[in-house]
Amino acid sequence: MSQGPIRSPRPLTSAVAEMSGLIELLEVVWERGRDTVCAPPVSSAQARVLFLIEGNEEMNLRTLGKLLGAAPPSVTRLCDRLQAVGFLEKHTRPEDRRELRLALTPAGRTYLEQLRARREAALTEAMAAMPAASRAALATGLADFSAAVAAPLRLPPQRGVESRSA
Amino acid sequence: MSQGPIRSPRPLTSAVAEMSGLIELLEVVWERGRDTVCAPPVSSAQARVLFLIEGNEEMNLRTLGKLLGAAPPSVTRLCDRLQAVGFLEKHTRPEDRRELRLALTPAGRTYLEQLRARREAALTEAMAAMPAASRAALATGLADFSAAVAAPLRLPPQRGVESRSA
DNA sequence: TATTGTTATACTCTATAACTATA
DNA sequence: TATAGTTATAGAGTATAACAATA
Repeated sequence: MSQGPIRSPRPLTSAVAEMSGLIELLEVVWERGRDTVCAPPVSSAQARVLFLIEGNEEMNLRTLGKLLGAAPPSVTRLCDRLQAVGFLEKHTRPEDRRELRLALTPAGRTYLEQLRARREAALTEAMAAMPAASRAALATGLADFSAAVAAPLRLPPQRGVESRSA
Repeated sequence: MSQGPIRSPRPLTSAVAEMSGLIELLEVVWERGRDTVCAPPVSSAQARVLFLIEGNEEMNLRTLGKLLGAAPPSVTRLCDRLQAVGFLEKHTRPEDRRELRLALTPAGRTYLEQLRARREAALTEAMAAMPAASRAALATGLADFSAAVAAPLRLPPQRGVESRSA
């Protein structure tokens, strides 16, 4: 019965079924590969924070919490630890001394660059097995998918998924 | 200010860049949407277990641990909780009474079905905004990508990592 | 009083080390 | 002794509730 590890069962729009299957696959595989691809000293929760701050610098903790879908105490702790490893700075905002402005440090940016480089290397290797036509189809399809998904799931409010939004 | 939430920076094979960007997007967005799309009583770690057991029934804990990339005590606890909510059964194996055989219960299977239905509904909605041609391209590209990634990152080999134990 | 962020506490997930039961 | 699984303990993530500082 167990035909495969991750299955893609009922017929649906095939794009939906394939994407659903991919998500399950990534869900299982990604955490496992964290040592290789994500690498300490940053946990996956902390990586989410870095990604969001990179895209929305000068946020306060509350805004970050909304983007993460996380409660305030969680955000405080996550940022404490990122600050402790030197990837994040918190500055009190002069106009309203209750708020903090969050910003990546140069070390934080470097970490993200290296993280992406590792991931892209892993993906490049994985994709080497794909027919070139499939890779091209994938690129086209994903660009539109990412644009579509970033909006309804409303990532960061203002500037959508960014440059490639068009 | 920063251009966007999740970015896709350096030029690379566009399929790689797009997939990398998608993964970041999912990484940030997915956890946030867990209430909606994943829904308690199952955490994402527990969901990983359900996916793997579905695809490799009758595994023992140690094999599951390898597939998860998790240490034995973690696996014990995860399975304890899944058993407690009635999604998983553990049977002592007669031939070797040290081992356990893991199996989904009907409730566990039902949960997975519902989980997939919710996800697919969310994806269907998101994809409604995509041009039909892009959806078709996506389906083609993803099918080959999933096949390519499942092998090198070696999810469960075919039948199960354990059967050919040695 | 309302808002921002923190501390107190509890539960889950993860890991290492030490232990039990079986082989 | 070697293997499968568990228990003990500690660190990180998350949540709710109670609190501090600022507005």
